[in-house]
Amino acid sequence: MANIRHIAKLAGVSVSTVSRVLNGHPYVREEKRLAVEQAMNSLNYARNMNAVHLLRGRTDMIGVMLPSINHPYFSKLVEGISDEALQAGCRLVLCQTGYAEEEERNALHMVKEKQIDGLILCSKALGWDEIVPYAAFGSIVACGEDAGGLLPSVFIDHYASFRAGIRHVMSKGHTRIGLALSRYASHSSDQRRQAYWDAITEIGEQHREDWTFYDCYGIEDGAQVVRQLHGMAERPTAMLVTGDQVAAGMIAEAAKLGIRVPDDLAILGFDNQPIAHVLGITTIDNQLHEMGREAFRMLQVSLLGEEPPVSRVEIPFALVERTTV
Amino acid sequence: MANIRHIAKLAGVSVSTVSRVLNGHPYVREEKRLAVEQAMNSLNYARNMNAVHLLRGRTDMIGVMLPSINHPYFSKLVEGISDEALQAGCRLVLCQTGYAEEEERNALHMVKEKQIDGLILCSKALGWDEIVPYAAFGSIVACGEDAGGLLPSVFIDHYASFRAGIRHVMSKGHTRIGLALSRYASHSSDQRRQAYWDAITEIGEQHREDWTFYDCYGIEDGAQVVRQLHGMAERPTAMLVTGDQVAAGMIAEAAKLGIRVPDDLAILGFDNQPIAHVLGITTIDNQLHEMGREAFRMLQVSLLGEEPPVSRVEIPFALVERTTV
DNA sequence: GTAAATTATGAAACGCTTTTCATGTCAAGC
DNA sequence: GCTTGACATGAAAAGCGTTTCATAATTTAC
Repeated sequence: MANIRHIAKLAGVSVSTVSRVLNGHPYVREEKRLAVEQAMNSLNYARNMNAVHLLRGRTDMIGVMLPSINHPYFSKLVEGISDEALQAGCRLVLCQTGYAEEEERNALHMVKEKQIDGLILCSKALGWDEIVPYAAFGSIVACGEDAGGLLPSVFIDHYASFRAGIRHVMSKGHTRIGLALSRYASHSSDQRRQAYWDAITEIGEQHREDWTFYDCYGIEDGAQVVRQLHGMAERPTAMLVTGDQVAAGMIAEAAKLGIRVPDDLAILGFDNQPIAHVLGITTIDNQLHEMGREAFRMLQVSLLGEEPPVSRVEIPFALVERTTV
Repeated sequence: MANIRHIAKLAGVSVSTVSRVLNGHPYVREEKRLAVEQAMNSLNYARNMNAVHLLRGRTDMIGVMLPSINHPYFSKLVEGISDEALQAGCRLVLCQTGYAEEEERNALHMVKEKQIDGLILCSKALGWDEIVPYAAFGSIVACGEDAGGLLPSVFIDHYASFRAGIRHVMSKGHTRIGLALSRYASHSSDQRRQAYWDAITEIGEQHREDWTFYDCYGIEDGAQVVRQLHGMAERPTAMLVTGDQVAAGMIAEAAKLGIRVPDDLAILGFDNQPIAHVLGITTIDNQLHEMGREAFRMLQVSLLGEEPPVSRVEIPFALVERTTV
């Protein structure tokens, strides 16, 4: 493999000159520039970026931590991040963790080891206390959840969005309301539970633990929820469902079981994914694409160094009324 | 930032010894090992992987080239690749190209510049002639399409799968059949067109250019197709649709327009995505997850060097009969 | 015509770790 | 008591491009 020294020798110049040509610096005589370019061509030269990275102390790559890329929530988010990164000449390294803490640590370690300049956390299992120290080695930003002033964050106010969702559901006359959430132990689930409890309490109802389902991510999980509901003596008349995929699964299963949506069971989804569009699911749009873009922008300013008091950007949400509530 | 020399000095040993500790080599006296470990802790040391990469000439990262991650076809594929990569201790660098040739070249360039050890091509616009030379600098494997012996490939026999699809559609009595494809100029579209033409010719029908739609990727594209069909005097009674997202869009739009599926219009999807499950779309399962895994495995053996005569693995497909044909 | 400013170029240092080679110590074996 | 082999350790080179510093060659300015 040709290196810069080979080129220098072949072109009859010093490595400095080759480097200057490589980087488009001025102060290289046309005649030498040509000689260098010719040498590079004839040896089919490409510089070794690892040397550049070592020298610069920067790789122009950032990591994206998420449990799984094969979920529309995350792939939409990543697309947003990627779009913005592309413009900045920055590459994305996928860190699929499946919420395994060791994998999350590995991803964080990459910034300490300078493999990546920063990391965007799309969802995580680790506590902030274990994450924050890594911010000393690169920029780490939270995306989709507020890191509470510990790290720059782009997020949705899950409490408010859930309240808005419940308000809408209640406006249709529902008082018996259930929930399908993702992980039990996550900040967003906390907020959502709280919003649910507060709203339910306000109308003088009891919140029902048996109407609260966890670990709902995909279509199959939604189907499972409906099956369980079907077997209950007392059932909710409406469900708030985090993720349109899950809502879609519920709708499909409901159809099989002869449960009419929204008459027997109203369903409110979240994220406004394409599937919600097709199935006419009433949902809350979280502008995931924009959130991803903003996360990257935030990381970028954080990379520049002089950080102001840890920025926090809230992405607005919007109810998209269709036919399932 | 602490480096290995600082550690050596603080621990009172040579850098060689520190390196040995770092890499778990034997032949380090317990006492020195402890001193080194203590020094590393107190300086909060982590090695600079860029130096390691430079030295090794390898980064344990590979690129994944695709037009957009926000499409279930690709995110499923990437998940498969990622699962296998994780086991091999290899990271994935996302190369979203949007089919822009310059972006594709950039991705290829990364392997020449040793930023990545290899590249998996999930879909591309560039011709093989421009791609193949880069295989000299790292492993490049084609995933989803056969590179015709030029590169290791994992692929589906699109001709056969389309023939199987058409056979199924015809078995339900359809003779007036249309097509919704993705890019006009792609190997898979060529194969599919050919399968369609051959099948249509066999039953003595004419293939209809006006029933062939291109650039169909998402739900909205499917809706568009149905709208166009709706305005036609002569319509097909069945459509073969590459991608369940597109099929889903068609079904949703058909419902709006009062077109009954499958009675007025039969729809056969491809890929067996979750959305096909929910909507009961008859589809052809291409085992994308497995295809991704196989692609990585292939890249890995190719990385080992002694390549046998360019491996080619065909992934079998299977008809999943549901309710839309 | 000379001082000052530009333009050009190369040597050497730097960034950081791994690996090879040489050297040295110590215990086992005969 | 001396040779082997195993165990330990450090110096130095290698991997490769960028940048600083010093020097040299030209121009420009007055």
